[in-house]
Amino acid sequence: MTPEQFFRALSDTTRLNSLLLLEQERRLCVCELVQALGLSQPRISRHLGQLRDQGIVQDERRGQWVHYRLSEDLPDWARDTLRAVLASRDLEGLTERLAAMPERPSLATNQSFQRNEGV
Amino acid sequence: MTPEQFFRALSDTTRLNSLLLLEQERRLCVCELVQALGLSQPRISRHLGQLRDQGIVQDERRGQWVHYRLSEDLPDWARDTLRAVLASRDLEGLTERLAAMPERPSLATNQSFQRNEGV
DNA sequence: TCATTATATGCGCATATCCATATATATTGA
DNA sequence: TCAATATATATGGATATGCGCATATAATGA
Repeated sequence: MTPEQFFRALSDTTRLNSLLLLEQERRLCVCELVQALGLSQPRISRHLGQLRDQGIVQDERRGQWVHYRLSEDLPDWARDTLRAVLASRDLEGLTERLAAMPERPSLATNQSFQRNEGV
Repeated sequence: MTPEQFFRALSDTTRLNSLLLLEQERRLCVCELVQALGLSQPRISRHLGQLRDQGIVQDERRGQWVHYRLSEDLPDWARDTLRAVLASRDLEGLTERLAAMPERPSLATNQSFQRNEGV
């Protein structure tokens, strides 16, 4: 992954916010990002697909959910860049909408997301 | 200047290399960047104009030359990003072509670039 | 004023990017 | 197998981007 590719990824608000949220929350599924960013599911999915194809994020299916996280082998300059932006950007609103979700697939343990029907 | 704007600027090789060279050399005129990058003058000029309009670089005319440098009020995260990339990117070739220039307007003192005809 | 050098801009074209909408695929539980 | 939920993809259209080429503008020195 070249710096040019990485920076192009960061030049779109949907992708940048997604990456910052992943940096902050460690991992999120698609529906959590849809909720936090308030954007359509295809739009989020497509951008995540781009980031995956470029090796910027990794995905992992867990049941019906697909969890995304920052790629483990992001070069240092890329990690540093995300950290620097996160430090100077206010994600309050996004984080609040995320916290408002009654069920958070990315937080569920193996047990808890088997017994969700009672809610 | 938003992070998105800044990263979009960095997503083009011509602009990224220009900014890295400016970070490294402190200041350069258009013809020096043309020489170092081996690209056409209109192409360089156009990209520098974009960077100027976005507040990423500043320009200053000195006689027939226009010198560019990184904007003094780049936010920290932007400066840090450029430093991080510069640290992990090899500008050898570009720097060599720059050093090969017989006259370097950006290095000239007020006296020396008045007596250039003898060369 | 004229030629030269340096820099900026106008223009047209090819391609990339992003989106909304509709639809396809995958997983789960009944 | 069927319905519901989660995710991915196909398609078409609007806009943005980057380029080469030609030309305009600015400064210098004679």
